[in-house]
Amino acid sequence: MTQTPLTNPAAATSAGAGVPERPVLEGLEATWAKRWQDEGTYTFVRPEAREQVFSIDTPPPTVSGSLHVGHVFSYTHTDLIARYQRMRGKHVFYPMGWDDNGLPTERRVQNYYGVRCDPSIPYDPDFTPPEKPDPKRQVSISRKNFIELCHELTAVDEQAFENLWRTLGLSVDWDNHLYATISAESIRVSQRAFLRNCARAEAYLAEAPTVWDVTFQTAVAQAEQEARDYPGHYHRVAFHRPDGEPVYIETTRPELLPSVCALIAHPDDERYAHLFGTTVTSPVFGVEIPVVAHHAAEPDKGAGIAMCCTFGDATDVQWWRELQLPTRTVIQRDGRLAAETPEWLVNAEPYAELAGKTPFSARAAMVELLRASGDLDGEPTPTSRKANFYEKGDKPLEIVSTRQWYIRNGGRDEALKAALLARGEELEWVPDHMRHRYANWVNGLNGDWLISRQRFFGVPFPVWYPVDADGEPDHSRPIFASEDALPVDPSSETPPGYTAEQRGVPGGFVGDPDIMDTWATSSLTPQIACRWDSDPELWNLTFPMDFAPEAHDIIRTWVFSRVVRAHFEENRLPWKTAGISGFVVDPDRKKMSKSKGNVIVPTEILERFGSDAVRWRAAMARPGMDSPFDETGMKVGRRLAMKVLNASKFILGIGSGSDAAAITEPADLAMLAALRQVVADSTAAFDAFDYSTALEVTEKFFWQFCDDYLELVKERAYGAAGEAAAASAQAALRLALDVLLRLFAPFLPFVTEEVWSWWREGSIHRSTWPRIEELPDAGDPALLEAIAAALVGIRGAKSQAKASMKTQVTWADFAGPEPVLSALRQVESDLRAVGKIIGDLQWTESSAQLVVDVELAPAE
RNA sequence: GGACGCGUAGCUCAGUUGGUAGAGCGUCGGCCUUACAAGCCGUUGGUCGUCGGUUCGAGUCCGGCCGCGUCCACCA
Repeated sequence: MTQTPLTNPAAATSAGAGVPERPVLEGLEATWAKRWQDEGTYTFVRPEAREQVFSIDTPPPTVSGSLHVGHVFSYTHTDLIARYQRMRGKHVFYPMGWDDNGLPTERRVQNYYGVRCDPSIPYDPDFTPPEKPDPKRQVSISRKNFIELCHELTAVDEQAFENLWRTLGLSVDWDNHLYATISAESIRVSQRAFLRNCARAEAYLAEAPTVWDVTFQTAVAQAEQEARDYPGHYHRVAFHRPDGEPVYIETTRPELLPSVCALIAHPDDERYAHLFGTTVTSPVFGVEIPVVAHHAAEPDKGAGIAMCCTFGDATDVQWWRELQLPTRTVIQRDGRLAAETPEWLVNAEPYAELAGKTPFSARAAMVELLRASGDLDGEPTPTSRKANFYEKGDKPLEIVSTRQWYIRNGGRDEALKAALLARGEELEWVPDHMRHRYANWVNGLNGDWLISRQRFFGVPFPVWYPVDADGEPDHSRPIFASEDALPVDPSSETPPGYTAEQRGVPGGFVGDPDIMDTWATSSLTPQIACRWDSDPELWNLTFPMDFAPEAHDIIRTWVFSRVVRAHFEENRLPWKTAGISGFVVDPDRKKMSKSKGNVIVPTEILERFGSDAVRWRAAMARPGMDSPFDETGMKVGRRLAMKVLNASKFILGIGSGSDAAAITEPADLAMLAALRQVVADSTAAFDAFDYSTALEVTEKFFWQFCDDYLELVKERAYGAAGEAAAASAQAALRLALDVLLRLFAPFLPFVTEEVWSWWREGSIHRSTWPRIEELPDAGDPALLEAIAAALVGIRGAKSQAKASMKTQVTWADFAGPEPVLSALRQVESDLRAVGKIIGDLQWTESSAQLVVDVELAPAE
């Protein structure tokens, strides 16, 4: 292997543009984003050894959504780390991905074009979407047409996202390491990992009660559910013992009465002890059901005795499973009650009132039936309960029995759960306390990870099923695709050993109709980005990755799912460190959300304040900390960027002396010694992923550098104290600027690159991070403090006298401790220059802090 | 109900092993000082949520409360 240069050989920014008359921030983003693109500034060049690489598992944003300020902040946090590592000499592997598969994209396509997918319709090659989409009357189109529109729209969305990220200055390797979760490569990786999970029995197919969204008509995973307040009513309903004696239960879902299969109370509940082992009949339908005891019944809830239906909630599923109750499903996949009358109903006629209705209408009808039969005790009383919703849905989730693919995640296996919890402990978290969220989630899992979705735009399962002599698919004998045939689409391709004509016929086969949930693929972003199955050299250089940045809301989804997949496939963590960003919240500390209408559009913010300013503000939000949106912060960042521009212009315009050996003046050496400490502090902070502190120490120094040191040496630098003294100042200024620009470069990539181009070769972002060895250590940092105190004294006196700072001082007395005074005597001529002291100086030793007494010349 | 985090100046936040409270923004008062008026100088402002404990000494350590936030659980 040949020696690999650290910098991309193609990267050669032309220098010598010179210092402009009046530097401005406007336009820097466009200029430099283009230059970086043209010159491949951020191209990943493969080194020889893994240790030379810093690899980042960038979160692939959902392109069907919109980016908000929170994204801008958290992606900036990642870029700060990337730029720092690059300057430290690492070959930074910084890919970008687009999460474009799955339901979110389908939903956007449906709304954007006014269409819906109907797999039964044939492909229309000439289809064009309606000019004005009508959300009420969506046009039905074929699966293939639908998927074409998905690809069409995601391409547009992805370009907009890329433009925004380039404007923000993300140092991503766009040309070589951009991936999409729906690409053929991603599908191949996803299918391959799935097949291996199947081979090791980590994935399996099962028919089971499944949490189901009736709007999208698909199964939903635990991680995609959220509890919301949902208004309802308690209905007190009578069941009857054989002697006619009523047994009252309370329910919020009377429409499920046709599904009831048992009444259940706690074994210790004396109120119902005498009923255990007996039967009651259900109201209206007259079905005989048992009364049984189970510890999951809660005596203080409702009436203390519950009706178990298949299925009203997760407890029903538990009872049904553990007590081996019959399955009496009435809720269908579309959320409506079955049109046919269930055969187990003894009194069947009343069911006609419910057949085919939504739960909402069926509930009202059921209440009427109960009223008529006299089994409703009192009136329904309003209650607000929590119901689980699909996070993108607006109807409560139902539970229906369906056949689905699962990946084990420890939710039903204590040993696996313990192993995955141990992975969470093994991982380095920034900030550290975020590890609790991971553990909290894993400990709360109550089932395996459901990955199949009854949708269209996504990764198909590489699976077929044999069709038996009766024409029924045999799900117990899935036919798996071979790895070398991937990616595969079982709906158009044929399993090994079959011909296309055998599709769907007895003795033939059918393809698995489902797709994988998007998380089943994005759980493999390390495998996709590092090209697990196609580029062993890259894989070995980049995996396991160094850094996984994300916001804290996806610890339960993305972080966990990637740990699961890497645990199974590699028996190790997918990355060393997880860095968690907080949210940008609105000024009232509420989460921003579209529904609240408090979302800030990032393009406008970037336009108004400039990317460097927004990045500065983002960098002030420490890892894991939520940060309220405030324009003031952006203004402060912009001020800093302006200051860098102006101070640089000044320093570079003052002379060209840059001989480090010429730096001999005490003030110059003191300033550089202090800067040494800044370099050390900033570096240590960055190494701990604490970008905020890295910025803070640099910025604090920089402002003092501008306001005190620059003022102090200004006249000397111009030559007022002779050539040697001027050369010392000029060289110190240039050296300091050189270091400061590099310290700021990760935060303010545009303005630092602009200034760098005035006098340096190449891109600052390909230069090396400052080392303390670059700076002389002969100076005394305490001198800088003494100077600052002296300046406060002199300036304070002038300010108090409401005099201009250029007012001359005819006499000055410095009173303070001896070390301070002797320090100041070293820079007497600089002090005289900055203070316009023309008269006598007096030094008075005292034990107190420095006090400066001055006499001002009368105003002219 | 459980877990985690946070209560420090009007606002946003620092405060590393316990040793006299800090910054930025804001307020107020000044200054056209030839890099910058989108600048500069100065000034104001806090019984560190609360009660108790440990200690010579607590913003910092321990415990109890109160408030805020996030996630999870709670669907009869």
